[in-house]
Amino acid sequence: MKVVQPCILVVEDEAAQREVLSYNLEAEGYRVLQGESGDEGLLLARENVPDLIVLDWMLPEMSGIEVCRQVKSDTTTKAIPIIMLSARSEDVDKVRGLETGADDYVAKPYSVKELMARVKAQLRRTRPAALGAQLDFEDIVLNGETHKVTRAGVELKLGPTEYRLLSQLMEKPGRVWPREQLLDHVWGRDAFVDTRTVDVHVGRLRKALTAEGGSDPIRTIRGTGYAFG
Amino acid sequence: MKVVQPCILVVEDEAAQREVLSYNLEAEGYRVLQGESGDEGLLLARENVPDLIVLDWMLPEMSGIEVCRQVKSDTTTKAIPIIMLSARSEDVDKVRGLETGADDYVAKPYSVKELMARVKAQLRRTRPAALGAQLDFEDIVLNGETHKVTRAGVELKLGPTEYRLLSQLMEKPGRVWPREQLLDHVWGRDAFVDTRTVDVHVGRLRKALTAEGGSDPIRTIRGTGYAFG
DNA sequence: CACCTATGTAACAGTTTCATGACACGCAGG
DNA sequence: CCTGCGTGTCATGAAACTGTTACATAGGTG
Repeated sequence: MKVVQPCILVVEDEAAQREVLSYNLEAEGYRVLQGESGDEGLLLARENVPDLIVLDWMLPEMSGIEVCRQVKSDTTTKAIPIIMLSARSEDVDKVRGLETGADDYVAKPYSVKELMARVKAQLRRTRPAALGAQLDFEDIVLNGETHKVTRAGVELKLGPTEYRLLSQLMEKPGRVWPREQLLDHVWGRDAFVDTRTVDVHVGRLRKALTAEGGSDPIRTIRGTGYAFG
Repeated sequence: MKVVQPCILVVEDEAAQREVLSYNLEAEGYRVLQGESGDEGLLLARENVPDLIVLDWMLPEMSGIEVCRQVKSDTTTKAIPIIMLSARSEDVDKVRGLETGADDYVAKPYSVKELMARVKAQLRRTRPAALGAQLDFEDIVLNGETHKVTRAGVELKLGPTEYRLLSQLMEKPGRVWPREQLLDHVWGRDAFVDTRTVDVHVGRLRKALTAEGGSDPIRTIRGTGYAFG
């Protein structure tokens, strides 16, 4: 399966709960990773860098709070939004007070609908295009709903990979993306592809973006990767 | 089958009022969701993406105005029409002045007929086919009442599945529909059918649409699905 | 300037995805 | 029972896409 859809890591020790969560998230069209313990969760987070983590507060060995701290203190994972599940509603405030850095909190027992809504809310911040938003940069417009890309009003023809690549780049204009990270996000963590492939696709994307005129909006960061704008 | 009737979200804290509204809306053939508070309303809106929201201005915690703002600032829900109910008629102007982005305003006490009329008016803009109206795209006309499809005045022969598929595609021209979503909406969520079947029916639909001449209005989005227009 | 490395780019071959026609099955009407 | 229609699946060929490689260029360093 391709990497278009957001990837969510669920860390929860109770198998039943984990299954329910995963089932519902998959029904929403997300890719789901499951972790049974804090250790495993951390590992999966670092390994896969998912788009979001749903994290149970109560975990057998390492507490969810500790997992949260570690995720948030690691450069490669600190940007991942975390939604914490706390056992009782009165704990929500307590947990929130701990300044763990989690981005949202949901009290058990939670309504699945509510949790799904919050998941979507978080992703909307970080992966707008994946949820159908429109990205603009100067005269370049990427519409996540129609998958059309136009420049100065002219529709451009992009292959699937070029589209995903542009979408990724435009989500954070100006940000520098190392080749490795682009591979992770655009190709998927499990793809074993040469990093030079990124160059080739950036080249193709550049050609497509400038085919109808206009300057090249992609900067090359020598020795590192690329940036948009 | 899932002839998807329009779904309306009612956000109103007073149970009695909510019931009256729901009763009348259901009598009109709409599916109704009820929210008792601003919070719940927002969640329901984000989760279900209804076709319209009837929103009370005065809500206990989060005001209707705030709900409206949040709905309108959220990419996935911003397109949903909102009808605001304000307590007194002199407030209508005030609320309108606040530029909340609501699409219509009704003063309490309102006549049920009036509200129903306004609901229908809003839906006519966004869900024409479900109301039995007709969908137009260039020279293609789909009549929701007679279930007849014509192109350049010539009636086309479509099977039931092709009709539903076209109806779904035409309701949001330009929007990309992943195969999975088309299966959900056209075949029904519980249908167990191969995703490739979508291809075959799109092919049949294309053949029918171009049988009498004219260009193919369906775009193939490689690796994803299809879009109309 | 000479040299070395990183990047741009074109060409190519392999793979994936899609369009299409064939076919079998289930069902309703005759 | 036969017949016609609508549907889902499959096989096939065509077209699009992708990753790699090889070579040309540009950037940086001493």
